[in-house]
Amino acid sequence: MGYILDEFENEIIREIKNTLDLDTKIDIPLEIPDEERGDFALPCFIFSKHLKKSPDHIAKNLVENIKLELGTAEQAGPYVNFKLDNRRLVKETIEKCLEYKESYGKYPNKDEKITLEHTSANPNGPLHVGRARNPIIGDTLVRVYEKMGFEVERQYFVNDIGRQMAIFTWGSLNIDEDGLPEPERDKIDYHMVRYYQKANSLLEENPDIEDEVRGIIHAMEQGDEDILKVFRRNAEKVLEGVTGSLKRLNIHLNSFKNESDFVVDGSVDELISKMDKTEYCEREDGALFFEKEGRRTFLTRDDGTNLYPARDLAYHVWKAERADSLLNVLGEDHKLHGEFLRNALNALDIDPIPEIVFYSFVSFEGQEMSTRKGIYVTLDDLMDTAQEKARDEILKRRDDLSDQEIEEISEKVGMGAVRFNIIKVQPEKPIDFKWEEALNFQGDTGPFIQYTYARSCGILNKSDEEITLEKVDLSKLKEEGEIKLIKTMAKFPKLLSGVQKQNSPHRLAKYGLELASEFNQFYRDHHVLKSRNKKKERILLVTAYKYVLKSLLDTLGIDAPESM
RNA sequence: GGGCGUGUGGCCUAGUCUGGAUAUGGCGACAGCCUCCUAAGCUGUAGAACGGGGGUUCGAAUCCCCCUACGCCCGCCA
Repeated sequence: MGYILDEFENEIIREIKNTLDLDTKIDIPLEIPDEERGDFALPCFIFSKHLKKSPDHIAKNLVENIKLELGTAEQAGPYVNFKLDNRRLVKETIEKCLEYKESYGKYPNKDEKITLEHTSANPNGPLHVGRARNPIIGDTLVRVYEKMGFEVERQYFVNDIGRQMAIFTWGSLNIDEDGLPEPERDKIDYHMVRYYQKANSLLEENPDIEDEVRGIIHAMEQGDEDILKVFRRNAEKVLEGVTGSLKRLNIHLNSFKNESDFVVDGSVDELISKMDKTEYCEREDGALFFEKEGRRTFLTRDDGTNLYPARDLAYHVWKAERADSLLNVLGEDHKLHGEFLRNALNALDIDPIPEIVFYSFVSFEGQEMSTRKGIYVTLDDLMDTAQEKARDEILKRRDDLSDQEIEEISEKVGMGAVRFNIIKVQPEKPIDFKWEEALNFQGDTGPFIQYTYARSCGILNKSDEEITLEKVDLSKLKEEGEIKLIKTMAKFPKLLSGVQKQNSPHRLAKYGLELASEFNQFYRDHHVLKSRNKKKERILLVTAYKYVLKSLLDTLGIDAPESM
C-alpha cells in the first residue's frame, strides 16, 4: 500500500474512467482545488463535446454513479470535487509517518542509477555566493532523487585544464609568494586564488606572458606529464578548500572526474574521429567543427589540439556508459553548450542524454560576481556571518544554554538560513544577493521552519509517556487545525515526486513553509500536553509531524535543531 | 541582428509545463496577541485585474502573435 493521496488519486482516475466509460489511456485532468473544496477536482468542460452533454450534467451524472471507497464526490456546477475521508486520511498518514519515521516520503528503490553533475566550478579560487547556487540546487536534487529511489552519483567535473587554469598554473610557477598580499583567510583556496588573480593582472599589464600561457596550454594538450602534474596539484588544492566549504552546508560530492583524463587517455581524440565521420562535422582551415541549425561548435583548433566542447562531449559519452540517466546543473551561460551536447550526443546515437537544470546568476549590488576581478562575497563569509547572526539571535532569547550548545545551534540555524534563501527561488530567476535578505530569520526562511521542529521537540521532550498506535484512538483527531496539518503532511510524498519529475527544488521550500505554518496554527489553537481527552493522540500527531519535517529538512540538506 | 530566459502589490516571491471556480506567501507599513507546550510565533488592516497590445477559447497570469525592459549566449575561451 502506497501513500494515501497517491492511492486516492489512482482510485478517482480509475473510477472516473469506469463511470464515464472512457478509454483507459485517456488523460484525466484532475487538479488540486482550494482546500475548502476538496482534495482533487475534475472540471467537466472538456468532456462536453465528446459526451454531447453540458458540463453540469456530466458532473451530476458522475457524482450520482461513481463509487469511491476512500472518499466522496460532490458536484459544484461543472466541477466535481473529491474529498478524502478524514478518518482514512488521519489513520493512514499517521501510521505511515510512524512506520517510515524520518524517511517518510521515500519511494521504493528503482534500480536506476543517475549521475548528477553539479558545482563543477573552475578550481581557481574559493566559491563565491554566485557559484554557490549550483551546489545548493544540485545537492537538493541529489536528495530528492535518492528519496525517489534512485541510486545517485554526485559528480564534480573538474575543469583542471583550459585557459583559465593555464593562467593559474603560470602564476603558481612564476609568482613568488612574498609579492602577494595576505590571504583573506587562512584556507588553502584563499592562498591559491592570489596566484590566479595576480597572474591575471600581470597578464593584463604584460601581453608577453600570453605566449608563455599558450605554451602551457599546448604542453598540457600534448599530455606533458610535468605540466599536468602542476595543473592537477593546483586544482586539488583549491578543491580541498571548496569541498571544505560545501561540507559545512551538508554538501558531499562522492565522485570527481578530471577533464584532463580524457586528453591523457586518448578518448577525446577517439571521439573526435568518430564525430568527424558524422554528417554534421566539417573543417575550416583544418579546424574541425560540428554544425547544426546553422550554429558551429569547434571541436579542434587548426593545429589539431582539442577544445572544451570536445572534452566535455567525451566526458558525457563516458558518463552515459556508467549510468541509466544523467542530470547536470549548469549556469545559464551554458545553455548553448547544452544544445550542442544534446545534438552531438544524438548524432553519435549515445543514450542517455543529460537533462539540464539551468540557473540564472546571482548578482551583488547590481554587479556580476567575478573571481578573476575579486568582486564577490565568498560563501565562507556568508556562512560565517549567518552563524554569527544566529548566535546573536540565540543570545537574545536564551540564557540556559552552554557555549557548546549555542555553537551547535547557531551553526545549524545559520546554514539553514543560507541554503533555504538560495533554494527557495525558482532556478531560472535571477537573484540579486542582499545581506539583509540572506540573514533574515523571520517569515519565509529556513529558521522559521526549523523553529517549528524545535517546538515539536519541546513538546515531545516534556512527555515521558510511551505511546503506541494500539493505545490510541486516532479518530479523535478531527478538529479543523488537526485535519489541515495532517493533510499537509500527507502531501509530502506526492510533492517529492513532482519535484523530481520537474527538477523544481524550490517547491520543496514552498511546501516547507506551508507545513510549518500549519503546525504553528495547530500549536496556537490546540494544547497537546494539557489536552483533557486526546493528549495521547496529539502527542502521536506531533511525533508524526516531527518525522515529516525532519524528512523535509533532510531533503533540503538543512539540519533540524531540537532546541533553538 | 539572432537564440534562450525573466518581467506578478513599495520590495521579494508561488502559480505558467498540464488554461478553469474569489492570484500564493513573505518583507516593509499600520493595529493587536506572551499569568498557558520556545513570540525566530500568531491575528487583523491597507496594498497587484499578473510588463504593454492584439488573438484563440464558454473561460487566459497560464496558449499563440507583435512590442517593450532586463539578464545570458551567439570565440579555433571554458
